[in-house]
Amino acid sequence: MNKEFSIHWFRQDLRINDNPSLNYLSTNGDNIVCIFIYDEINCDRQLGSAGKVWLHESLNYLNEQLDNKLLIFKGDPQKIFDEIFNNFNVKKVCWNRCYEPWRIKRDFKLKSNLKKKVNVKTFNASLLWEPWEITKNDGSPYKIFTPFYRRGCLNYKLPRKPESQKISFFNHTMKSINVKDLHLRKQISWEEKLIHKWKIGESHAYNIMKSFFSEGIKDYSEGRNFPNKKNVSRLSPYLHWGQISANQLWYEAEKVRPDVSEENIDIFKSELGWREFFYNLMYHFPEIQSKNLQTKFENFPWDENNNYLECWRRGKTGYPIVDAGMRELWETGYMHNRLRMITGSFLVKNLLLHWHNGEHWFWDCLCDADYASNSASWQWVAGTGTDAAPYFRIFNPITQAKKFDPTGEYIKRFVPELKNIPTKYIFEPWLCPIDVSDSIGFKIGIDYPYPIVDIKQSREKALNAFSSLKTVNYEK
DNA sequence: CCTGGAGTTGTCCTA
DNA sequence: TTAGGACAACTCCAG
Repeated sequence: MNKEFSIHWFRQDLRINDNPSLNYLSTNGDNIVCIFIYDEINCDRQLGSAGKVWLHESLNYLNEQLDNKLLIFKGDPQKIFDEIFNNFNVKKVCWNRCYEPWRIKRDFKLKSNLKKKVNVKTFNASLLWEPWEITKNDGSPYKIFTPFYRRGCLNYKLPRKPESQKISFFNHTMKSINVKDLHLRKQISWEEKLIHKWKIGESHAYNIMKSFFSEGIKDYSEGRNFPNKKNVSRLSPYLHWGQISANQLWYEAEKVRPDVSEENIDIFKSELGWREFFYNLMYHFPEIQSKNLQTKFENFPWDENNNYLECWRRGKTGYPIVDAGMRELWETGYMHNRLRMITGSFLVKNLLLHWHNGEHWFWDCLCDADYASNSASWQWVAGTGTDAAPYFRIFNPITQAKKFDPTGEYIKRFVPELKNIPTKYIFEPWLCPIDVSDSIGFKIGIDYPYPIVDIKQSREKALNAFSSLKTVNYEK
């Protein structure tokens, strides 16, 4: 009756294929029982709204894959494991590692406690290289991407090859709560909208990967800059939740030669390298989410302006490309990378609002919200990171729009009130002559806002603020 | 320890 | 119209 089994603890590895922990248990012939624990107790930041929706759908999908054998728990993992050990005959507990500082702290303690009772094994399922493996020769962490990637990663051993096998799951008699009992969904229309934009689950991730490597990758290095083109993979949410692995993507990219140029392949792989870099930074600088990596920014004169912030969040800044990006985020739980830079730069440089505001909003709205990538990228945009853009690199939303959305189609897709404006004026609708706007029944200031800040003045203000910071730092 | 080259994604002005 | 340099100086990194 009380037959011995081993536990695979699902975390951010919500897949069956290329799952090292599952493969290990399966190869050993263990009776495998899968659990998921929703831990709101030990984390330093609750999941964002979009992340909760994604998780809810993913768990339902995963449970189906497992013939409804997935066990769902909520609470402190230590207590949950204690309870399981008291009632069942557990042989091993295995999981794939996570790297968020709060998780490292929790798991370190948990692992040593569990080890007193059972065998515990952990694996790397989500990174190409462990963050502690890639360091400079003197053992200290890299702070610049290029040497990190070229010398640190590419000269290190090859990433683990993806490996899949048929896994069978034990017919256990354990009881747990249901996915809906986690209350990840609030049943509001915003969530419905998100779900209709995505097919959530492991096999969908695989299909998207396949179609990306037969289409988008061909002009990836150029096309990825254009939000209206289909050259980016849009796999980031799946990658975050482990529905596809970085290793699968890495080696799939190797397979498309010679149909795809070396440059496209290399640039795609380097994007995976950026993800590694962010995890590496998070590992070595665990306060990356809250503290400026460059300490001189402690003195930076950020503005506080709730009106500006709300305009930015809702996509009502009066700059069409910025508003389109912010509304893409709200409508779809995703934002094209080019837009993440444009909207980020606008918040931090033109509105002079603290990058924490942007980091929080993105965390709440992005399906791919990732502790490492989100924090590190915001620090990059703000210029507070280790490998930051020069402070004078301030994106001009008009120039960027003309360059990367020349037909205005992306803008019109997400800012429908501008859909009848001639392309000539779509980037600066306040310049649209009266006779033109009258003829299409458009009223600037009513149908669409005037710009909330002047681009030239706000740029000057930012340049002054950033250079004053330099002086302050110098005098110290 | 010293040296020298380099640093994701830009903008603006000038010739 | 367009191409090139300035925008700061600093720190990082490897030889």
